[in-house]
This record gives sequence, structure tokens and C-alpha cells, in this order.
Amino acid sequence: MSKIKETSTNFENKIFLNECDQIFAASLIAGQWTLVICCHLTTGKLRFGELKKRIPTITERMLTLQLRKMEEGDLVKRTVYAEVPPRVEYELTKSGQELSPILKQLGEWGKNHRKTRNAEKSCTTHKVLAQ
Amino acid sequence: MSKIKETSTNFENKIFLNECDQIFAASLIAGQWTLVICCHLTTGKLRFGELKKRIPTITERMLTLQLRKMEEGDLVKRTVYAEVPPRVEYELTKSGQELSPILKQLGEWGKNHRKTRNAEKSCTTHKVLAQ
DNA sequence: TATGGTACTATCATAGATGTAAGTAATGAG
DNA sequence: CTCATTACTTACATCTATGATAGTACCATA
Repeated sequence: MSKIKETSTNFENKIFLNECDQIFAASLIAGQWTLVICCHLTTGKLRFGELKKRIPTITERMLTLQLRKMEEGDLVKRTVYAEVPPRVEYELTKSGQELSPILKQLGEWGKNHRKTRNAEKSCTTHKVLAQ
Repeated sequence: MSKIKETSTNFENKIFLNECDQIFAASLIAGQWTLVICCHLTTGKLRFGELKKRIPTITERMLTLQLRKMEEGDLVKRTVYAEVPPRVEYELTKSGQELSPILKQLGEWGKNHRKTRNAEKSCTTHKVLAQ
């Protein structure tokens, strides 16, 4: 693989294309509740009401909106059973499952980064940080 | 490592703690321009004006705001030189650099996910999607 | 007929993110 | 003295995400 000049249009384009996919991916996990929902679904299918119970602070409206957005983004699959009272199950799609390890890494990074930050802050300013 | 009952509080807590770090990490890369800026800084230091040139569609205001947020989040380091006209350089911190490979993976996932989606859509609905 | 459970939907209100346009400090060049 | 340069800041407008609250369809059950 030959090295591309950093000033070439090609080089800029490569960066830009990469950005695009990253931004596309990031936008799919951007919602305030998306990762929480994702996390709860990693262990298997859950009904709407079960999700609501596990995420007590979410409103039904937001849960609906987020699940729809995630369905739209092909992260979750929604299965409706023609029963009364209604039963709807949500599960991660294949893509959703493939995202999990990356999110896990992101979480690891977050953990370390948070530690590093707090260490540096307390080292330089000797302040205790909330959270 | 013994298996934890899925119904135990401990199990729920483990999920929740993991969530926290992920959400913390996600919030740091959440800005509309954060990843774009990150991307351009992976190749080295850049001045404010250079970043602006490389991201023609960003306004000065947004560039400032995002950079400040990234500085606040310890993703970038800001160096001011006492010159006139002023010179300010931005570069990724160690944490910012460590985030790069994960973002790269995220981009890879995004690329594949986008492909899969389009393939499935065109397969079932035979529609051409405007991206 | 009245009630309950499930998974929503509709409406209104607010907070936060982003965009537009203009202005600023400092100083060297002319 | 005037102007250009750089990295901003300020004020205002708008757009999007989130929140609070109430209402709905369906039918089994009492």
C-alpha cells in the first residue's frame, strides 16, 4: 500500500468517507436512551412493558420513539402478536448484536477515560468531582 | 467466575454500571461535528483556521463550541501562542487518540450495516434509497 | 354493563443544540 | 492613521429532542 500525500484530494476524500460511516453509526446510537435499551436487549427478547419496568425513568412516549428509531435503523426487530391484550416483543437484529462488542469497548474506554480525567483533575486542582 | 442469576439485583447493577460508562463515552462523541473534528485531528495538530478550512460547512461559532466541549471532555488539547495575530493549535489528547481505533471500528460497522440494510431493503421492497 | 391490561398515540410545553450575522482585541504593515 | 489578520464572542432565531399528561383500541373477565 503506497502512502498517499496528505495534501491530495484523495487523502481528504478517504478521511471524509470514513467520517461518513462513523457519523452514520454514531447517529444510530445517539438517542438518550438508545444504549440503555440496547444493553437490556443484549440478554434477549423483551416486551414493551418489560423494558419499561427495567428502565423506570423512561416515559412510555420516549420508549416508543426510541424503539421506533432503532427499528428504523435496523438495530432492533419488533414482533407483534395478534393477541388481546396486545403483546409486542423487541430483540436486537444481527447488526444490533454485532454492535455490542464495539459498545463494550466504548464503555471500557469511557471507564478508563473517566478515571484518567479524575486522577488528573484531583492531581492538579485537588478538587473532588461530583460523579 | 460463577454465573449470576439474571433476576438478581447484582445482575441488573452490572448492566447499569456498564451502561453508565458507555453513555458517558457516547455523550463525549455526540456533537454533530465532534467526530469530524476528531477525524481531522488524527493526523496531527491543526490551527483553528486550518480546521475551518478542512470543514467548510461548519460555522466559526460551532467550531468554537465543539472544540470547547471536546477540550472540556479531555479529548483535545488547546495551545495558545502569545502572538499577534493569535495562533491556537488543537491536538488530540492521549485519551482522544485511544478513542480513534474504536471510532474506526464503529465506522467499519457502519459501513457494513449500511450495506446490509440497503441490500435487505432493495431485496424486499425493490426501492432505491436516497441514502 | 363495567373494569382491567397492554401498547401504544396525541397534544402541549420546554430545554438544548445548531444556525445567522455582526462585532471585538491586538498589532504589524502600509 | 487605516487596514488586514486571527480566533474568537455576542445576540438572536430556529430546529430538534425530550418531558408531562391524557386518551385510545381491543377483548376477556366479572
